[in-house]
Amino acid sequence: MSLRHAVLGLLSESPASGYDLMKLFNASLANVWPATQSQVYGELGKLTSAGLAEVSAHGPRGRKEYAITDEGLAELRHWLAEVPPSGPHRDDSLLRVFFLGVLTPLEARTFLLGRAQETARLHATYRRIDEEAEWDDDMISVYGRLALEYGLRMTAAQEEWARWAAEQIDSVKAREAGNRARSRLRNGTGTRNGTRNGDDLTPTE
Amino acid sequence: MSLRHAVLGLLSESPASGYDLMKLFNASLANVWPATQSQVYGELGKLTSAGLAEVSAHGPRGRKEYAITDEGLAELRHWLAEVPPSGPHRDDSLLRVFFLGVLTPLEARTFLLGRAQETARLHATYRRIDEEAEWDDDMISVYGRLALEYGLRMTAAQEEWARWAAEQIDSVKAREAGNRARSRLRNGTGTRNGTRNGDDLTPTE
DNA sequence: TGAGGCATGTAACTCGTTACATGATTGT
DNA sequence: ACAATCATGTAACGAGTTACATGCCTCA
Repeated sequence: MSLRHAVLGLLSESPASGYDLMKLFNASLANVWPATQSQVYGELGKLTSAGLAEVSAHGPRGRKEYAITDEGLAELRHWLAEVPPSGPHRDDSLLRVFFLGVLTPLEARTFLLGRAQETARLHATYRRIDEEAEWDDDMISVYGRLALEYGLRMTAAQEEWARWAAEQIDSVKAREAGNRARSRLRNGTGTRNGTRNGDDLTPTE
Repeated sequence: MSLRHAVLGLLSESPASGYDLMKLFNASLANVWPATQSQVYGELGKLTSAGLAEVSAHGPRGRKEYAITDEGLAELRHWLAEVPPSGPHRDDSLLRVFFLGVLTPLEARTFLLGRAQETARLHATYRRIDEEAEWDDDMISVYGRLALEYGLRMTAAQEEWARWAAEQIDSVKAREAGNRARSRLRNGTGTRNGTRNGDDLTPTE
């Protein structure tokens, strides 16, 4: 349940209304922990009931400004320092890779090159942000920079992987063409063996 | 809604019961698209109603073996080749990085080194799998290998990043110590400026 | 005076998690 | 006979998404 901690984290920087928080989510956490308006308002309510945040001011248009409480800050620190983060989960693109065998090699190759392009696009956007931002020495700048660098490195590695993977398909296509030719000489039928193997990729968590 | 496609993908390799599918999920997709038993049984029901899968055989203990239909295979191909994959979403560890400022630099550094260790552990597990598997030229081996290589590259990059990030904190700590010293000479008080900046990291999707 | 932005909330739905419940078969 | 494994399902809950509903300010 990390939406809670995302909200607490933002509130730890400064008090904010639900509306403000939505802007912050869209501006700074969109790629890391997206949230919808109804989630944010709901969470603010729960946070208040739990004593982790409180209404610190009332404004125009029914605006309610929330501030983190001492208890909330303690919870945030506890989460950061003592709760083990959960590993990576659910990668749509990678899931597809497992089943690329149902496509033709050409289609599979196209898919992978599409991935390469998409990650390259993302990488470029991150680089632009990096160049345009003025990085200070304050905490937000330091840690924001760290997160951005993570994005830069991951997108770079993903693009490289996707290009490499596309090449692998080419070389397998070539090898298979060879096998088919040799196979015809021996059997008269094409390659079609039912050997099962590999496929697993699990560190038994 | 990719659970559907994960199930279709597994069924495309061979018919299976819900029980079999659970084993496959745990064995080969645990790190990519985990699923629970109740989800799998539920999805098999929906898939059957939708005509994308069908019960192909009945066994002992009420076993029902499901097979993918032509329509299901078409849907799988369509998803693979034509539906654009959604970008990366919700990274617990990275979310924490944004808020590391509420911890002491030492605690933050400890967190990052912990991440480095954890990704290194995962990397080692993947490498072991890679070495122990016998990779053939069949589709499952080829694409399984691709996915594994992805895991290897990502964990490697993550570990490098985490170590780099930990170092950054050290160098900022040093710089800050300097600033504090200089600051004392000028003001008499410690550093405490409210400048907001950076923090954003969003390619306006 | 009207458009655009500020501001909060609810309802209905899907997806995912945990726990419970039950029973049949197989091998020792 | 009894333990392990095969095998299927349901219920309750929490998290996330989409759409709707409403109204107040401010500035041009």
